[in-house]
Amino acid sequence: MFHLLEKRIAEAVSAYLTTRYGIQAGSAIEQPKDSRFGELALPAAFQLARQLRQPPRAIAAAIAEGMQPVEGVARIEPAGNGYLNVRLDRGYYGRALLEGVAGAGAGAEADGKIIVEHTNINPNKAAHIGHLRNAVLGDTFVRMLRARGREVEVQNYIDNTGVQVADVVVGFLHLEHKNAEDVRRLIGTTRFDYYCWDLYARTSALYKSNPEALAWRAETLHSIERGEGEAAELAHAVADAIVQAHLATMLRLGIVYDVLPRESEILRLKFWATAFELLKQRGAIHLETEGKNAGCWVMPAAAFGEETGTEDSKVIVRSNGTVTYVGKDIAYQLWKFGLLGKDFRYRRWSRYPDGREVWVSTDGEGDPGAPRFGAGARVYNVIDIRQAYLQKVVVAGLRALGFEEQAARSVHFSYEMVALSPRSCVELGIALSEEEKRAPYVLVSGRLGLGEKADDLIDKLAEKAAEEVDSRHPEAPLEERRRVAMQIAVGALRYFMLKFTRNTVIAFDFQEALSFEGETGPYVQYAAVRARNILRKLEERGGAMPDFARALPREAMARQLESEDFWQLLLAASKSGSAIERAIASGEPAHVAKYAFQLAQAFNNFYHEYPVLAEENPERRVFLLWMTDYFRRQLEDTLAVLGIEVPPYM
RNA sequence: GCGCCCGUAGCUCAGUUGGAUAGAGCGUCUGGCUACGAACCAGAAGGUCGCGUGUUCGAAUCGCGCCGGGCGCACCA
Repeated sequence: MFHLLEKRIAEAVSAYLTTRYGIQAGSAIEQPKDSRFGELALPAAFQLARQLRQPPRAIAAAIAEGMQPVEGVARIEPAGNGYLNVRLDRGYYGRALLEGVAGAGAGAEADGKIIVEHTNINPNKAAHIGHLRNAVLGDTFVRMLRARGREVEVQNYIDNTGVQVADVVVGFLHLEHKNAEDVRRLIGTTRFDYYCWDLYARTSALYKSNPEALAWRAETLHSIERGEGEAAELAHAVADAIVQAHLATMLRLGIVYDVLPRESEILRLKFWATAFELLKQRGAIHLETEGKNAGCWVMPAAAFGEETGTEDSKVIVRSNGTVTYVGKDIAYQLWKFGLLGKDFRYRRWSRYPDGREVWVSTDGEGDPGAPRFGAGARVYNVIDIRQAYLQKVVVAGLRALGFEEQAARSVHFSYEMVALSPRSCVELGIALSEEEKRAPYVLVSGRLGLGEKADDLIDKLAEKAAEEVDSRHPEAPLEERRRVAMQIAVGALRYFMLKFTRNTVIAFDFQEALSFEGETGPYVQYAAVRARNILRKLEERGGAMPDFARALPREAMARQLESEDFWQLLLAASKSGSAIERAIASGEPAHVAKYAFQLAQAFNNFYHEYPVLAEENPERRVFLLWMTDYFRRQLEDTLAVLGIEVPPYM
């Protein structure tokens, strides 16, 4: 509703400026910090002052004087040294909220399917907290887009033929002397992703102490690429099992996918071969004949040098004929926009508890019942910021092929890394140098097997939440308490990953991440639970929810909203749509998290100040109940966008 | 060396893309539980927005120059 009025006012003012001054001015609109300045403010007069050669204050006064009334607006008045302050019609506004005018989806634009690619973890070991940031950011962004009516497809790219998978295969073959049969048994009997976590670290250590072992890696990679031999069979088994583990981990956080495009199919279904031809034909790449890159197909630095500050061209095809990551990613990006003229074949990978299905690419027979994937109008790639250079090369590839528009709609949704606070390193038993102990954060390497696994963190959170729940509700059934604890754990974790803006390095700290007080997910969940409790108590005491539409006519609404307190609370609660749209535009899920927190703060304030059920004045009591119910809905909806559930009790 | 990012309260971070008196959480101190369960609320202390300079009605925000920190710049992904 707020979003709607914001637009309506901006348009009205803009139209007025055009008719009166003949000036096409897209008029900015903002929300004043101080509520005394009204609900909205326009700095339009400042922008016009120079052109009109008049003081801003005089222009503002003239606009306020001359404008026709706008529906839903009580008045527009000049203020300060040239602001136009807008005061909304409170009765109108309250009624509009009550009647549910302009609910969900009001912000939708018909801009076609949006593809969001996230998670993309190498399928060779357990997920860690860095991966969690990627998945939570991506999943939340998807929820934001869907909440505002956009069509979204979620892809999780699986690099099942890469070096990292090969390294684990080398570990099984040469360190543990296991065959495919042995590994299959391990998959069924162990925590396989954890097993591989350690094995990967051991293989990495082996390369360091015995560099000649790198030959095994090369051999394994070739076998995987040809799709033949024991190594290939092993790689397949490892990657599939790990993908399954990753999906299970992510499902604990409510994160799901539509489709898993795999690198093996990029190769076998000739996606790369097709892209390669296209790149050659359009002269985007050329064969280098001399220098250090002799024998390689390269993209010249002219295509991307200005943006990246590099002078070297980028190798796309190695001198041994194999393709680099960038090459494969260009093929993948082309497919995402429907520009490759090819499609994967698909089969069902698994079904989620709610019935939704995940599909996976296959080079075998495809399922004719598969949905249509790819061919998006806009693409977001959730990838950490260290890959900015490579992502720019990929986009430059699209541009070099003549796909300017698609290049402009391919967004690197980047985020900074998750490091560990020195204190957390100590807790994990990671040895630190004196210098590292004093640093604000320490980067740890998955290659060395260091860091915190995603599932371990979720378990720690759930355990701590369980203690809290047990102490508060010892009478509740155990199974239910565990479920509530998990909801709280997920709330804490998702909120923690979202409260930082994308380009802030997170110095992960257990004490902070395990906190359930202050600016945390559980704080917001608690507010929603409290709102529900009031309504539940009402029923327990034999009361029924009033018919608000009948009991709160516009005059009653206006009367109650004369209270500045109520008005500000309602206003804050009604801005979710506006907050989500802003967050989409700026690409910052953190803004939604902040909004949810502010909403919870506002409600907690209300909760303490106004005992709803004890209110004696009938009209006011109905109003307070309506406010409670409205807050409840807004809190629940906003939390849902963050992927956080509201527990039945806390 | 080149490119990108960051520097805001003791600590961890926001700051609606140039607006009105710079905000939260944690920590510290003070006060508040007969239940709409305190995973909460109220209050206090705490700031030269790294430094300098420019742009203009107006700068934490934009430009330039320093200082400090991080990350990239592979025939790895």
